[in-house]
Amino acid sequence: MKSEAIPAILKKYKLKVTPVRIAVLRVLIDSDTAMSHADIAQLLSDQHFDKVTLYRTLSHFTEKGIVHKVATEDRSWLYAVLAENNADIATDKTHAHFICDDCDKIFCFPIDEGSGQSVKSMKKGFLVKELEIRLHGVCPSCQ
Amino acid sequence: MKSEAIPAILKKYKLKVTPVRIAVLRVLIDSDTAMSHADIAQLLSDQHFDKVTLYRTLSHFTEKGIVHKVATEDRSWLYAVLAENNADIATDKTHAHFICDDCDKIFCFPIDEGSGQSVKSMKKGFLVKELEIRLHGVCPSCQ
DNA sequence: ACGCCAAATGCAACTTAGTTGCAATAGAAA
DNA sequence: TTTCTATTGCAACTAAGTTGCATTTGGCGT
Ligand SMILES: [Mn+2]
Ligand SMILES: [Mn+2]
Ligand SMILES: [Zn+2]
Ligand SMILES: [Zn+2]
Repeated sequence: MKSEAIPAILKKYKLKVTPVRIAVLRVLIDSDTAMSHADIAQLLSDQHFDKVTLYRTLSHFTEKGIVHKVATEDRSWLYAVLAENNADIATDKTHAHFICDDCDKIFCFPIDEGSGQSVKSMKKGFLVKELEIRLHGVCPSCQ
Repeated sequence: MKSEAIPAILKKYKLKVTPVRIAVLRVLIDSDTAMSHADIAQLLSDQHFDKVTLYRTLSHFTEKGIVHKVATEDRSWLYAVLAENNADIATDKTHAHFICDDCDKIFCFPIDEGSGQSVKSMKKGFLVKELEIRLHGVCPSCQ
């Protein structure tokens, strides 16, 4: 992704263009997996952004729909950009998360519309609005 | 469920029969939704069990497979008995979780074997071992 | 029934991801 | 350039869950 594209995304979502936002969004766009606050802080440690600023940046991105977050098994959050902000990563409103039980990385996958439908109409009286599929297993790098 | 059945379940899983274990397992079996540590502590507050003991009880139950736990959106765990320990609640290794966005309750549902299969074989190179489906929406009581 | 011992319990201190309040700073619109 | 509001940095805080350790107890062998 061209570096001038990142300020353009921030402007599109009515967010002020600041150094921390540019840096965090670039990191997320360049990653092929979902990332934690700690992952991002580690990668950007030379720029010594405050941890609270990073948390708030991730919250803003999530509220605006630039990224989405996934709860992990160890009580933390992972963040990944949504498809429209990175053509390389295929994500969508309804998609699957593959969780590698070896390296704990989480990958976002698209799923075809139909595959969720059978599940959605399963139980009478429950109004289903969104569907998330979680796959546990071993990722390619860990096999 | 008959009250003498609970010690029998504990014995079946090679756990010593203690007051806290009987109480916690009864609460979980009687519940129609998954419960948090705080939920359980609240219900058993008159018996003033230590909070660490409750945490360890839930860990033991999970390790033995009497219950399973589900990560919530707010960094906590919910616990629910597995099917074999309560015929009234239908759960299985592969099943769905319905999360009510109003009351935050989580319900366990069985899913038919087939519905997951299409998803499992989706991405080349990823070895899928387990499947969890999460449905977000509104439960019957909240509509 | 009695004694033994590993397992279970209670308590205090600790860990850690994430939050809150507030004063100082800096985008960006005018 | 000025102004105003959103953003940032820092310190203190919250809350779920964990760890260490001394005390107690369930269940087994006798
Ligand atoms: Mn995703
Ligand atoms: Mn379940
Ligand atoms: Zn892996
Ligand atoms: Zn509800």
